[in-house]
Amino acid sequence: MSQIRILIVEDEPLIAVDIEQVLTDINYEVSGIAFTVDEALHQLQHNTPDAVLLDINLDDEKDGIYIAEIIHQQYQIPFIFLTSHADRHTLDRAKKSNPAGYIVKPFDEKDVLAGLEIALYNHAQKQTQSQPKLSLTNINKKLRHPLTDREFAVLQAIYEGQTNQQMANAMFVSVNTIKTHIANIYLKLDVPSRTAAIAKVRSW
Amino acid sequence: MSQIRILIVEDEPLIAVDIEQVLTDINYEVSGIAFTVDEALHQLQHNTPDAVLLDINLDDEKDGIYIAEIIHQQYQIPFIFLTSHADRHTLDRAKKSNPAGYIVKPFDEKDVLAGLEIALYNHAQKQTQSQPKLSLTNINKKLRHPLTDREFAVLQAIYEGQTNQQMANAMFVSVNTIKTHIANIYLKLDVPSRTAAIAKVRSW
DNA sequence: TAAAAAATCATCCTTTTGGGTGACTATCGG
DNA sequence: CCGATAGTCACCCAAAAGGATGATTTTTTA
Repeated sequence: MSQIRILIVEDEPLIAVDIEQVLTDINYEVSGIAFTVDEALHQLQHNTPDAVLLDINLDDEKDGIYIAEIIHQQYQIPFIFLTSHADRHTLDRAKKSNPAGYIVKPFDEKDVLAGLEIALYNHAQKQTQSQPKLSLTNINKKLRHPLTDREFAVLQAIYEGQTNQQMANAMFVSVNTIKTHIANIYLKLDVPSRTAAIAKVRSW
Repeated sequence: MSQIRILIVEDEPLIAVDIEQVLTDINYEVSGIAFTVDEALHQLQHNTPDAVLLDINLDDEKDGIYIAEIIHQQYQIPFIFLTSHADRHTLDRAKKSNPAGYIVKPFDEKDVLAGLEIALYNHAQKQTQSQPKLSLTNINKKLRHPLTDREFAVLQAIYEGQTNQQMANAMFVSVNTIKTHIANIYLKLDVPSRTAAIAKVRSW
């Protein structure tokens, strides 16, 4: 497995080099160091890293959050903020840019390692849970009349896009049985269709 | 709006009181302090807080991650780890328990504030994004034949559980038009049904 | 062990979707 | 001005899904 390549965006050279040292020590590869917004954007485009460490308070008219927004919109890679004196307004903007994590300055080697690992892990989680599974307990928590195991299995299958016939085959029962389960699901969820059911439980 | 109530789980009294001071200073309410796992569980059940600050390295045979797992499974509240000397194995377990955030010790007032705010915000985001919106650009990034604006609007409506007739009414066109759009969507997404379309784009 | 709940299947009928095809109009870029 | 693209609509037919009702068999549980 090849190394994870990280871009550091930090206008203070001493800190930047410091971080670079830490990262290479613990076996990450630093794809580049950008001291300005423009350098960062250039690096992103021409030498795309796997993750970005991003100083919020760049000494530039466009700050780190500006870069964050671009990363969020155009690239699919996680970025972690390095924050020091984040005022409330800056913090608000930062939060909305969907960062994978934060590391609060002043930080030592351990902080960077922990923050980075955790952020990367979380991001990976988000990416790989391509089929976010439904949870029976979570769903039933919200229902007066809880779903039975069988009904839940059917709901799962609906959620995954299966037809009634496919479910019947997979579960070794007749389509009529599936339809009965579905009718009961609709009653309990108070919806009129499979798509409505999906929309309703999606966030549960 | 009432104060956010926070439970502190920390076996070192000096640190615990320290954190309590910080939190009350910045207008959070500390619902309680637990020095042991049992105390923590008791507090959770009988005086349920809105969030938990959780020391990973409790001096107990059951550590903070044990509590984290219970919180994750039984309560819907966010928890933030206070970590100091997290070894790799502990870190691995911690990551899997789905924390809302981390704060690395030694921390000062600013760290706690920033970590807590961010964690709570992220958690709130997760909870409230009941209808995660689809993104045309994200979807088109993955398609050979990109969706048109109109097709995307229809896909959105499908995603929200609408019927063809409802869409037609809402968009002031005939059901036939909607059906044409849907047929084209299926071609481009390479799916045979609305539920399959939903399942396919859900994670995009 | 008797009652309740869950799972199974059927039948009839209606509505919604999906597939295929053709056509008209508006817009935009060369 | 022409061709490509997008948006609109129609008609036909087939397949899938939904609504209502009743019934039988397991399984659970009080």
